[in-house]
Amino acid sequence: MAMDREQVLRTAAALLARKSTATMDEVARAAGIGRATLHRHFAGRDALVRALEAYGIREFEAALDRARLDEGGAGDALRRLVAEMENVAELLAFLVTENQLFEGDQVNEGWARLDARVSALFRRGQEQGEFRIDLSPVWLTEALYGLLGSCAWAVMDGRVAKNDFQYMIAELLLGGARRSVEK
Amino acid sequence: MAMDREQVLRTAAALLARKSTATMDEVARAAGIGRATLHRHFAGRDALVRALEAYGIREFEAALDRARLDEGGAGDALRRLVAEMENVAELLAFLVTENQLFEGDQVNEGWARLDARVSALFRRGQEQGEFRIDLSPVWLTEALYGLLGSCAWAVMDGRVAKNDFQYMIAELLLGGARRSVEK
DNA sequence: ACCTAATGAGACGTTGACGTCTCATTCGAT
DNA sequence: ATCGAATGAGACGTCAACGTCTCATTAGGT
Repeated sequence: MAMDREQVLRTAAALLARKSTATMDEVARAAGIGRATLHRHFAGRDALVRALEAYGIREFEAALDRARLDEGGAGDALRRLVAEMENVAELLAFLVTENQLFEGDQVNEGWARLDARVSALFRRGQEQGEFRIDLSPVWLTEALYGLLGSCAWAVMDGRVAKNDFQYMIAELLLGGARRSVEK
Repeated sequence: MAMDREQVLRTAAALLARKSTATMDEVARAAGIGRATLHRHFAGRDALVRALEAYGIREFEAALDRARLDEGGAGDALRRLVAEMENVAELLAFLVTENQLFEGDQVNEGWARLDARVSALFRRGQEQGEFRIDLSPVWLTEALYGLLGSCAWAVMDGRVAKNDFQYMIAELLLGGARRSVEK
């Protein structure tokens, strides 16, 4: 009888990632609960999206913690981050395209904190001579988000194997498509 | 008095790329025409989106033609492609997220043709030893789309300078973030 | 077994965008 | 200058999703 709020958020995230215009009724049925119950826990669609945002930020932050970006080489740290973010990628792809979250004056400050942590990793890689300096940390951060979203979508559509997720993103982001002169 | 259909499509693309849920009324006003006139030329919202899809495919195809992907090194061809696609990036970013276009049984076959042309470029690069072979052409194609969209967004938000658009995408996609062993 | 709180199903009114229509106005060709 | 076609503004009905409410049912603790 007790509604598992966490579980509802996860189901909603999975559904909305595929169909961002899904109805409250569809969200409720996907979660196996009634529409009334959904409304009892999330005042409305806005509240649901906000809750998903908070959930996504929380999960993203947890992934950052687990990846221990300060330890070891920046490249390896990035690989760990990609691995830890695989499960959040779909949700983040949805949230990023939900411009409703970024137009009001009530923009969740969590995003800035997350961006800063990711950017710091790229900056560290540059300062330690591991990453090139002609690509700004801000752009590398955006590129990481973009690749995570693209790959999540490609996996959902069956164009990329789920097992290749981490490798495809990390390798492309680190080494690019060009063959290295030296291995 | 004559409505410039092409111009309307361009304005609609620019608006919908930023706010994909924009109203028909907002689209009309952005284009400087009345809502009634908009409806006279596009039977409804679906028709408008379909017209945008056709327009995007047309522009994308023209960019592919201009880039002459068969000529010269694959890396240089990719650079030309990125350059030619800069103006279509926003529209494509919108179309790709418009899942309405890809769920019915009436999926425009143009996408497959475009994907094939881009994939062929990556495959050529691999066969000629210029690109690495552990990243599939399909994934590289998806990654290109993702980076184009991310960078277009970053430019709109002012996080990346418009002048850096081509360089950031082409360099990241070709060389990655890691410093090359040899220049 | 009882009691309380939560749930599911559904009815109901509201709202916003849609699509259609009318009519006066304006553009542009002749 | 004239005439026909296209436009803008707005009114109107429709419809889907929303948010609220009620009520019977069920779950779970005591």
